[in-house]
Amino acid sequence: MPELPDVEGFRRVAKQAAHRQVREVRVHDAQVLRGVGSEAFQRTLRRRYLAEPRRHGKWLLIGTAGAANAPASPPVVLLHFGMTGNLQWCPHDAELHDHDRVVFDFAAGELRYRDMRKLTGIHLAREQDEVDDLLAGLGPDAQQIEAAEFGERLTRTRRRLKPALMDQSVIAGLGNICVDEILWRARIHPNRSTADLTDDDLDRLYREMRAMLREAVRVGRVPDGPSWLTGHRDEPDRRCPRCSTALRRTRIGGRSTLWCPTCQPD
DNA sequence: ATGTCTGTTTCCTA
DNA sequence: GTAGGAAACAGACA
Repeated sequence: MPELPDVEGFRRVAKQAAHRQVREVRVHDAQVLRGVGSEAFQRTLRRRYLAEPRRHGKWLLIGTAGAANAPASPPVVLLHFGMTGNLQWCPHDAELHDHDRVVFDFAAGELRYRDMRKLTGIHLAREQDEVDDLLAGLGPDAQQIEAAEFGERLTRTRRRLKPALMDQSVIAGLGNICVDEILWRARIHPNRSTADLTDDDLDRLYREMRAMLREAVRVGRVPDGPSWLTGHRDEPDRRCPRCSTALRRTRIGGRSTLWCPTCQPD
């Protein structure tokens, strides 16, 4: 699930905890902690205040601030949600979910990192350099990138369009669902070569990406209403919301891909 | 029961 | 360089 719009939704969840003091951190499954042990993670965060959460691509970054003798560069929590992760703001008496892996406890409530499959997890950066290292491989955020750079980065390498759009080092934030939606709206076949894209193709791609993200971010996920391709993904008789052609489902770049053979000619 | 599928990422080989 | 497969993981489904 979690692509840019979902993580943007999690960012709003995390805002509930901003400027609050961590009373304690409960680690129910240390496996999701990456590159840091339970003890160190808990010790580092206990009694610190969380900052306003930020997002880059599919990463959620939560800075911290200490009350006194704050280090010049305070620790930052970096969360990735893999395929099934999410963030919940719960009252203390809400029953613990089977997949609640880490719980941040505040006087006002709890922030819970919930994830069924533990494909990715939570990192702790002790200083800004470590944040930079973790995000070093990412391209510009899909919501921030400007048209010129979008075109330049996308066409920098010659490859199939869909895997290029999903490549986090090219642009950060788009996943399988977002990309299918963008390509369908821009009327471009997912298998087209980046090298063959016209300026007009690139212009449409950029504008449809922006429009799709704006709407999806508003609701905190890619909408699945009838006018969205996503809404028809799992229907038995999938038809294009625009032209009613039977949708095709194939595999591109190892990922399940939904597209309309009429709107998106090869 | 066994195999296949799934919104991610990374690592390996061709 | 890019493409393809496998792995990490857990569950649903045929």
